[in-house]
Amino acid sequence: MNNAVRVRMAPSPTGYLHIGTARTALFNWLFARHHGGTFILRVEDTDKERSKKEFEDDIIRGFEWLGLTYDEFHRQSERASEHRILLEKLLDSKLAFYCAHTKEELEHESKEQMTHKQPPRHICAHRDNSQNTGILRLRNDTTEPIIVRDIIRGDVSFDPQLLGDISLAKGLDEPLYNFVVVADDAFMNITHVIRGEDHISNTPKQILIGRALSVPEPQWAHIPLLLGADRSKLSKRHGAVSVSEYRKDYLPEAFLNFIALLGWHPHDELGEILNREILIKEFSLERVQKGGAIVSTEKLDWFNKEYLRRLPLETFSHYAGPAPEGVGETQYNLLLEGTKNRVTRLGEISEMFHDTLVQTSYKKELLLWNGKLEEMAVRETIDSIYKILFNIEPVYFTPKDLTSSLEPLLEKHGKGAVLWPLRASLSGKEASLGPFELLSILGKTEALARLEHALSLF
RNA sequence: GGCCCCAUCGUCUAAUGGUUAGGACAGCACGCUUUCAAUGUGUAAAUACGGGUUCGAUUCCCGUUGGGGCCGCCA
Repeated sequence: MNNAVRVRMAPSPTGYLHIGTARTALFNWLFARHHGGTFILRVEDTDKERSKKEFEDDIIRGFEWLGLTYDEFHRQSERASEHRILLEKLLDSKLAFYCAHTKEELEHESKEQMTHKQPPRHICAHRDNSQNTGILRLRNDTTEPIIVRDIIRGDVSFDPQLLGDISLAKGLDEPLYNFVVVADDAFMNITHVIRGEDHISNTPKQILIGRALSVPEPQWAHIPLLLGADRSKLSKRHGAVSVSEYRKDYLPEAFLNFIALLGWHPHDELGEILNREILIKEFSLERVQKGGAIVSTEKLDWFNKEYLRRLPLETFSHYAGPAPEGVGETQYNLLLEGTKNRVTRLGEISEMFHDTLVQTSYKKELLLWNGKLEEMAVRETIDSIYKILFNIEPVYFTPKDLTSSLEPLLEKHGKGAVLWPLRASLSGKEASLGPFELLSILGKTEALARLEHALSLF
């Protein structure tokens, strides 16, 4: 409907990219792409104490990983001179003033207000003094309710009297969040502010600042928060919260699909495996949920498995790394294939490689399939298998050779009675790749050695 | 404490006045199978509560309860 859509994601580089930030960024990105608009990444680095390059790098890397391409990149600190000019203008027009109350005085005041069941706020007594130290505040005389027209929530009304005189900056060169956001959103012609619900109570302040600055008000959309298992705002104590922690275990497209469906759903018929083209096509703020969503990795695991299965072997091999030493190309591809179809998280790949390639010790009972098989019969079966395999010519088995050679044995004893001991003696594990897969990967020498070891247990 | 928001299976959600309240993940059972995985079939599981409005409420209104967010010279 609107070609001039301009949205921004404005993270502060004071921590690693948070999953909630990534989700908000995704919604902004989807909204922009859906409308053919502009998506801006703006790093809010006005807090000089806490902002770190390391965190900015992590945020950028996270955006790249998720494929959230941005059309413009800004750092808030780069616009310091403009912020200063705006502040001076507000001062000149008497809309803003210096408040020289000390931190201690303010803290005391708000404590008093709380104990007297008053809303904590600061209406400054220094408004009309012409001092030039202290923090800059916006003179707030508004009495009419401020209506936040929110696309997701509808109209939300706030009493401006409860806000007090809004802090704008610590000094002309040290602007504060609420002020810079408004200044920069206006400067960048932001049309829609899509952000977390935790910002909704900042919004009336920003509307007031916007009015003082005489800038157009953007449209607001506050999306619900991501929650931990106990329904409180997702934080470190709930487990993995930074995107980088997810990167080692999940495919970006799986992760993207997962967070897209946290607080938003398209129509039912589409299913839930949705690539970014469909996401862009279907996305609308009107379908964003109002209630918060718990981040549960069970579903993410499922998404990952689904995307893993669809992955070309070639791509999967990038996650798996080069072939381990001594493993030929054909064998490696078999190993990749088997692993790809079985693994849930990327981190399990190396584990499965290790389990397959390295002979582990196990007890004889494993070969008996939990007592389902007779000890003597198993020994005999393994012995028969050994002899059959010994007589196969090639050093590396092919499925065809294996099938035809082992067929008589399978028919004679039954599949399970042969294949369980075979697989167990090859893997030494309750669960592993299939027996034929293992034989093909391990090759004749190693396979026979493992069978020999199994026989030695009896 | 003040202000604001929210409320459908365990979880993510669909259904915006009329459905046996649907799907997905997880769970359970069974089948297939070569273990696991995958797959097939089936199963259990929700409209927080109380009032209205209406012929009829998950849906609209009010209240209660519960949960959450914000209340910085952080963002």
